[in-house]
Parts: sequence; structure tokens; C-alpha cells
Amino acid sequence: MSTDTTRSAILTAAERLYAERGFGDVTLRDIVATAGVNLAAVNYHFGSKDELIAELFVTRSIVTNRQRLNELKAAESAGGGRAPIEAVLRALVGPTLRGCLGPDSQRSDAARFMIRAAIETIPPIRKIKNREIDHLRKFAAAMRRSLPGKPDAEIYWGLHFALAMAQQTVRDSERLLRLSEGACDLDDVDGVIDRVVAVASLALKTNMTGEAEAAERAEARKR
Amino acid sequence: MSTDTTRSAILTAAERLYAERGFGDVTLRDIVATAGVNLAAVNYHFGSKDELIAELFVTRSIVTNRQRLNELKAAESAGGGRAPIEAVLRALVGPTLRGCLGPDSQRSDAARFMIRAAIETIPPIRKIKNREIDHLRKFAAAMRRSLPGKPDAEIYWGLHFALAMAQQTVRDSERLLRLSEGACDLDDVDGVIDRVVAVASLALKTNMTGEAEAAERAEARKR
DNA sequence: GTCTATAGACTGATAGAC
DNA sequence: GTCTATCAGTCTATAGAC
Repeated sequence: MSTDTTRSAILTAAERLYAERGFGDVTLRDIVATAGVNLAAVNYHFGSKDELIAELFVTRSIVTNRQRLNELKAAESAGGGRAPIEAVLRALVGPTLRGCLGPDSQRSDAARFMIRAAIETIPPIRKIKNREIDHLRKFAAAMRRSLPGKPDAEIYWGLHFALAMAQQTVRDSERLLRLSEGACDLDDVDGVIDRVVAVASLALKTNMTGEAEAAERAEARKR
Repeated sequence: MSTDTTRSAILTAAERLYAERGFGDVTLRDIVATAGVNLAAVNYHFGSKDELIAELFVTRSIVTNRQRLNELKAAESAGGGRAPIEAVLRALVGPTLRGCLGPDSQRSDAARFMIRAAIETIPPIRKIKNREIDHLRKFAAAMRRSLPGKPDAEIYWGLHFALAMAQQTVRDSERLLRLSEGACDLDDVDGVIDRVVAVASLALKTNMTGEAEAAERAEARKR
């Protein structure tokens, strides 16, 4: 068995098992048994269990990030270098939600792996997430082009809230389904994307930093 | 050493170590060494490692949930049984954000433990979170009283997004701080609560289910 | 209730033969 | 690159002295 097939077999088996059973319940011995390779091969090819998980996560993240940037570029090109804020936010949250939500995501090991990664955040994955700030900065810049004059803090809060709604919907989809008893349809991925984009862009378009608004909020706080 | 002090010593030591180093890096032997008690005492008092973690999490959750309900009750009493939607949302997200954000939370083991629990979601904690749906139902009911005629799905999405923004701000505060390079002030807890409440109530007050709005969103999707 | 001592199984990681 | 064998660590769980 050549180098590449052993390596690939480990990656494929690991992704499937992590997707099915989560990170805590899968041992290296489970993975090598499924892959039909030797235990020491994991350390030889990846160095450690954490690095194996990191490789899986990085591979999948790159795909999502590229989709995001492609959508952003397409939207900005169509608008002559400036896209409406809705389009920028859609490029940001669309790929993640399409990848992790909807009926199809049940069948893809890659999608279920990324859902697990969103739920059971373990150290090797967290370290990688902390490195994606440069990627997000490109979206902050595009948002600034969409909303010239908007204070930076507002841009960052809007970006943060958009990601928060998207990621928490992936993380806690089960809770929302049970709470709403089916009233919220998570299989309608485009509908979910519309909602997240609508709320985030509504927040960004509304002036929430002016004195009048701050006073109103302070008033509401007292009530 | 009496029963209670041993039990308490284990809880105190466990909370501090989990807060400092996370769940994956702390063994029962670390805990009993810090607590100055015997290894077998953990099994005697808690049954298992997971039940020890569950006890810690439940204890802290009860405090937060009670604060939430107290604030909700106070707001609804002041309004004669119906509170403005802002007040309901504030009661929902305020206790969590006040507990986990701000300069003080750095010094409290309890706060740092809950932040860890929000970040490193492990099975025993996830099981408990799944049981808090009944608690959230009380807020859905209060929101329905605040916004009579609002479709249930809109209520649930609003509740979900409010929690998403609050919880993700706790989870990913470091990312937001680094991304914004200090432009977003997470030490201003009241300001953060204001923002979350403002965005969520804005989304709930705006009609996003009407035909005109759906058409507009469909249009925006094409652009 | 607390402790010592220990069982038995499992984990990730690695040295060294091939 | 692959394998065997093994290390040092972890876990739950328990028997039995005090």
C-alpha cells in the first residue's frame, strides 16, 4: 500500500468516525482499524492525534473560505468594486450555512465533521480558528466599502453578530428545532440565510450609535 | 474533615482547575491533589468525573436561570403582566453576559468556568443544556405577550438569534477583540447587552415575513 | 466518610526491527 | 513506510482497613 493511500485512508476513516461519534469517543485505534492500517502510521504521517484533526479541519475550512471569497468577489465585481451590504454578508454566512444545514448535510461526512467541529470545540480546532482573523478582515474591508462612513466598531459588531447567528444556528439547530416544535424550518437553507442576512444588515443600516439612539436605549434599560 | 468540606473542596478545586486549564487537560488526580483529598472521594461523592462536571455546571446554571426569571418577572410586573420586548430580551441575555463578560469575570473562577463550558462543550454539559428548553419556553411565552399577533416562528427565531449573539460573544470574545483591535469594547458589559437587545428587538419588530419583504429579500439574493 | 491499595482496561505516543 | 512491542499515563471501579 503506497504512502498516499495509507494517508488518505486514515483521513477518510477519521473524518467519518469523528462525524458519526464525535471527537471524544473516537480513539486512534478505532481509526486505524477502520482504515485498515497500522497504529504507528498515524504518528508517522501526522505526528499526533491533534495534528490529524487539524489537517481535517484545515482542509475543510479552506474550501469554505474559498467559496466565501469567490462569492464576495463576484458580488463586488457586479457592483463595480462595491457590493450592497446584504451581498457581502451573504457571501460571509452563505457557504457555512449551506455546508452545514439542510437535508443533504446529513449524508456528507465532511458536513457532519464540520458540525461536530462547531459543537465540540477542542484545542487543535480552536487554535486554527484563531488564525482565520486575516480572512475575516477581508470581509470587514468589503463591509466598509458597502457602508462608507460607518464607524469601524459598528462594522466589527455587525460582522460578529452575523457570524454569531450563522454559527449558533449550526451549533444549536437541535435546540431551536425542539423549542419551536417544527415552526422554524432549518431545511430551508436559503430561508435561514435570508434571515441571518436580513437581521445583520438591518442592524448595520440602523444608526445605533447616535446620541438619540443611545439615550433611547438607556431609557429602555430603566424600564 | 467532615463530609461537606471534602465535597466542597473537590468542587472548588475542580472549578478552579477547569477554569484555568480547560476540561481536556485536567485529570481527577489533579483535582484531588489540589483539593487535598483522596482520589476515591470523587467517586464516593459524585459517582463519576462527568457527574462532578455536571454538578458544577448545574449549580452555576441555576443561578443564571434564576436571575433571568427574576428580571423577567420584575419587568412584567412593572408593566402589568406585559413587558416591552426589549425588557424580555434583556432579562434573557443580561445575566449570561454580565456573568461572563467584563473585567471582573477574569477573577472569578465561576465565570471562567462558565466561559470554558461555553467554549469546550463536552458531553455531560451538552446533555444538561438540552434540558433547558423548558426554561427558554417561559421567555418565548413572555415574548408572545410582548408582541401579540407575531407568528410563533418569528418569536423563536428572535429568541434564538438573541441567544446566539450573546453566547457567541462570550465564546468568541477573543476573536472579536483581535479582529477589531480594541474598537469593540467588551468590558462595557451594559453596552454589549444594549447592542444585543437592540439588534434582536429590531429584528423582531420589523416585519420580515410579509410578501413585500420576502420579495425584497429574494431580489437582494439575485444581486 | 475517608482512606490505601489495587485491579483491569484503555489511551496517545514511540523505539527499533524490518 | 510499515510493523511489533511497549511505555507511561489515564480512566472507572472496588475491596477492605479505619
